[in-house]
Amino acid sequence: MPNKYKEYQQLNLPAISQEILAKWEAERAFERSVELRAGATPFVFYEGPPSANGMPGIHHVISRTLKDLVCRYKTMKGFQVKRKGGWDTHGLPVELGVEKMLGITKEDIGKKISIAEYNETCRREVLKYKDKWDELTRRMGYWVDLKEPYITFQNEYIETLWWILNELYNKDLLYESVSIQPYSPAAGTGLSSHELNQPGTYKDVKDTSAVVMFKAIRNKESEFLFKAAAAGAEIFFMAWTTTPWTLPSNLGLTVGPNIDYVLVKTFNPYTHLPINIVLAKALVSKYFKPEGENIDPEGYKEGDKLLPWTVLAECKGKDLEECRYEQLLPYEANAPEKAGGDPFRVILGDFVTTEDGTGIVHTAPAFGADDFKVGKKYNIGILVMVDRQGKFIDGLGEFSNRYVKNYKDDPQYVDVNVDISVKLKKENRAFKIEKYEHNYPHCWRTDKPILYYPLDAWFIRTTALKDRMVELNKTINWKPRSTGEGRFGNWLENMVDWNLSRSRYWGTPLPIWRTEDGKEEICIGSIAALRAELDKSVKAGLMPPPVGDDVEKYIQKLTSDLHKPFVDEIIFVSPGGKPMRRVPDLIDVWFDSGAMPYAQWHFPFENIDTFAQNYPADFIAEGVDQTRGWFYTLHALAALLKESIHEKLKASGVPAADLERLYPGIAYKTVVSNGLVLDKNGNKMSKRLGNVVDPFKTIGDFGADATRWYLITNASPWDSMKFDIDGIKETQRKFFGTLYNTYQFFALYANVDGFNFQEAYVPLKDRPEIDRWILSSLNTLIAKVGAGLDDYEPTVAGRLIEDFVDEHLSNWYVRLSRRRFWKGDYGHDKLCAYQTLYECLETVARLMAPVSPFFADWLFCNLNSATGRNKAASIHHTDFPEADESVIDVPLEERMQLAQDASSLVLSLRKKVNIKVRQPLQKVLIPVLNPGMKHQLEKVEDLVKAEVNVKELQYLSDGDGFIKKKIKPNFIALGKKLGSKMKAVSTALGAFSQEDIAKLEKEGIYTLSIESEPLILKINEVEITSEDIPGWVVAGKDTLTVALDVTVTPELAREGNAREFVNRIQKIRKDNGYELTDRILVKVADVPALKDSLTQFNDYICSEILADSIELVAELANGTEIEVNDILLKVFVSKKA
RNA sequence: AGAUCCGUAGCUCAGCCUGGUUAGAGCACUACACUGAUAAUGUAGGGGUCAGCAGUUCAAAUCUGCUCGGGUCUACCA
Repeated sequence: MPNKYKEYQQLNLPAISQEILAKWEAERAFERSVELRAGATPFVFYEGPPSANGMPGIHHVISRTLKDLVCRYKTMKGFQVKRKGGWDTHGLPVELGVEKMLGITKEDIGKKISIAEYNETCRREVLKYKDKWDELTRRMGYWVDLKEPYITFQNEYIETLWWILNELYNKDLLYESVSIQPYSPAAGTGLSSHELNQPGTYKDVKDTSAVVMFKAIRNKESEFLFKAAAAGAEIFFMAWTTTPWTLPSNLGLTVGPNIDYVLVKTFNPYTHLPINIVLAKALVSKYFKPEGENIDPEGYKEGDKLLPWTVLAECKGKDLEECRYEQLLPYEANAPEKAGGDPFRVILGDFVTTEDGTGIVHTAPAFGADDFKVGKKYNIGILVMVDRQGKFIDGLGEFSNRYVKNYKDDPQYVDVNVDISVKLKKENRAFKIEKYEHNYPHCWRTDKPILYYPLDAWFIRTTALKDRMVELNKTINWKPRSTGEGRFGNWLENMVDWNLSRSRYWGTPLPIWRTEDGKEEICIGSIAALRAELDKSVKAGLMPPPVGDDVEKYIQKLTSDLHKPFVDEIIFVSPGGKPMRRVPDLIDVWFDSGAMPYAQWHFPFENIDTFAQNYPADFIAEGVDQTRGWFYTLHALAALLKESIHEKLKASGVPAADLERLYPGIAYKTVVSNGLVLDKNGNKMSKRLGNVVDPFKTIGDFGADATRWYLITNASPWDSMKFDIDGIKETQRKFFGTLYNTYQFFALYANVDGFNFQEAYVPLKDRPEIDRWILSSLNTLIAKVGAGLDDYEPTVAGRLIEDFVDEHLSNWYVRLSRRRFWKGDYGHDKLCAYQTLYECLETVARLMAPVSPFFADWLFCNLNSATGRNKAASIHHTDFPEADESVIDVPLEERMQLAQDASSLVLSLRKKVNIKVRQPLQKVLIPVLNPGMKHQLEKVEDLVKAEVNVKELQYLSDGDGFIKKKIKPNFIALGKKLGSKMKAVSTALGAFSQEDIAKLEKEGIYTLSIESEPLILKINEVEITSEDIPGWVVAGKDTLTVALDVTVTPELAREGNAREFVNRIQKIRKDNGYELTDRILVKVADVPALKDSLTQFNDYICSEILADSIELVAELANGTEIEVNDILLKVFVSKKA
């Protein structure tokens, strides 16, 4: 007894997922899929480590599907694809989660809870949802090695990070500097860029903005201004600020070197005193009305709305350089000598615009990054008049100790910015004070405005390698290309040094120790180096081991966890004999993940060969939000470390000649960045809106296959996708339903006939046209799907598979071949049909395996368990199909398309005249334009006739005089040649008579007269179609036109009745629940109107309904009443014993 | 503010790179068929100023520029 194909009641995708998952786990299918490729060329994939302290969402399903399908595809293509998993474990999200859980703030750490306890909690909490992640990984069918993942908090991992930092340090790429950073006075902490990018951080707020006047001092540089003004007049530089609290810290005024400025004579609108002010020419209209220009200033008096104004002089910004001005708000605390530079000068900066303000930028180096930079360049010094609580320091008169913003939620708070503005107004130093609405960053935790504040920080000098990074980026295959060239390329072009410092607790400590005076410093690059230094320090008596403790053990213990606070307890001794303590900073977590190519293998301390084989990655994929995150840090570190890597690899035996070629300084060769997943209305998913899709529920309801297929085929992965459950339902029904039906159909009949693919493979030439056609289409599909996946275009590939299954396989091949499966003996034709359909199903399963791994394996196993054709236990251990060019027959595919079109047209005609398909008709007329077309049609004639139920196909050619032809220009061919004459030719062709067309066809050329010039038209420069057959109802598509003979002769009507009768009996068979192979007995109550039909087509009817005979009886007592083309009759059907 | 992606039927998307004269598919809706795959299928119908404006061209959904709307990323904004 041969094995049967499994048959099912209905499609249950979640059940299939579960069944296959259990099989995979029992058979270690994933591990096997890697082992089976041992020795093969590796395809290197890097897993971007997720942070397991949050729940996975549906957006993780799409990026992981993308990763998984590429890895599965490459495995099937013969590569060995190891996928080492990983966990990102450090950083702010974890810390915040812990603080929330414990109900503490950052300030409590070290007080209410020890740092050791705190970090221990972080270590525990960070993998809080690991089980959920693992479950998602399993259930969605993401194959990744989670048995030996890299974990960023492990000592070995950190040791590699230290090695990297030390390499950078030694190459002078790691340095410390003061920089202006976002700082939250309310929270008392600096904010990372990550924090600043929390949703809702930037808010529109109304602040008091002030246009203030800095009084110019007459000197060599400003002489030209004073000369232009009246003798003894005061001249002011006008500057705008939305943060008046920074004015006491003002030390400079920055102008754009190429911006035009003017000196304007006018009045102060508040004090009404005559003034002369300097501002950008382009912004004059913002402060002055045109009708006020050059009117007599004598007439101006208090209360006048219209300010008179006159331009006295004009100059470029660079002409103002080095002008000096009086300090605006002088106090004890901000005395000029305290600035530590040469302040109160006009300086030049490229960042100045004339978009708003006055074109002159008030510059307080302490509170703006641009200010700091330009201030440093001109040595104007720095004044920090605000402390870290966000209040003015002592010595600022009436403003001393006042908060610059309401950080404490004080209901009595009086805005100091208003008071400053009022004071300036009174002192004739303000030109305009108003509320100004702008976008300003806020601390996402306290909801209070942040300020920019000078803080010490460590940087990586990425800008030193900028050119290299830009060049190398051009060698990376970005999907989509625009992200690499645009978003990422621009980011590289505008790169700034990487601020590594974080003042937190749970992260990788910066391995730099220094003496208190900062003169001696050491960077540690390994645990061995750490121990060596410790050893020295113990010997010097700086770190005495506890009494009775073994020194070796003591050192071992101290170095067993490189986190805070333990690492901070370590004190070194400097060469000068002084104690050295670690600098307090931790490093940016993005450094952790960017270093994963090295740290995951504990390079260079071990696994140098493994690393060498797994670097760089062939492929990585993450969400587009990682462009400036992981994609950047990977790229930056690869570029920075190029030489260090070469050194290590050279030392381990990699030939010098190969180094540049194999390790050009990139971390990945191809990167796919997928877009966001939005809800079905296009809104971002957020817990707040309650539109978050639970991936577990989705996969539970629809199975992983339909979910994955939908996510991949609905839109290109890099477009943001609108996630709609109805879309998954459609996928399930349309694609999986159709494919399942096709399998079910196959299994049904293959089981009846006992087809197990034991017979020899029937050569293609011996198979019928339709089989050769579907196999040709199949191979065309293989080629296109392979090309699509090679090009990282899974959406294109998936859609091609869908189209094939739906349009070609199910709705044409199977539909037209149905009879071949159930009719007649198990002979040659049946064998061909089974072999062909089997091959299609098996191949489709393999093509879809990367995207929908469960269903594909299920289909494969169902087929394979009956035939044993393949030794592999899983489809994921087989090879991806290769297209066989010799099977592809383009003319065959074309004529089948012709047949499909012709059938569709005939059916539409039948519809139009309301003649059902079951009623045979005599003939279809098809005008043929050339012998080739006729030839093609003849080969598919039988298919068309069967499909549309007509007796004959008649071809009409010119000679018959039936066809009416139509001509139009072939625009593509003629366009270049004719250019502007195109329209005239088009018109001329429109006026062609049938004779003209015939002449052109006969002679091959035709001479037109266009604008009195002769123009020779060749036959291939026009398109001739037949659009009409006079006297017939026709339908047409492209160059194909069909006409249908709709006459139902009595002969045809009898046949139609017979077919209708068969149909009714079949229905009864089915209602009675007979097996397909049961034979039956039929009795019919004699009806004159049908007698002829039943007699004439007796044989046909009997063979169709598996009856030995049809017995016509006069009376039928217990028959079933049926209706055949409006004729009522009674029949009795019984199973033959 | 800059960069980038997107805007085609009620909905989801093809087509655009490489311009060519009736702009396609699926879903949904309506009607009618078919049915020995049947919770499947076919045919037909309605539904589009291809976001808008301008330009290049004989010809623009397609190329260019600008504008508008939506998303994302980045940002030191005075």
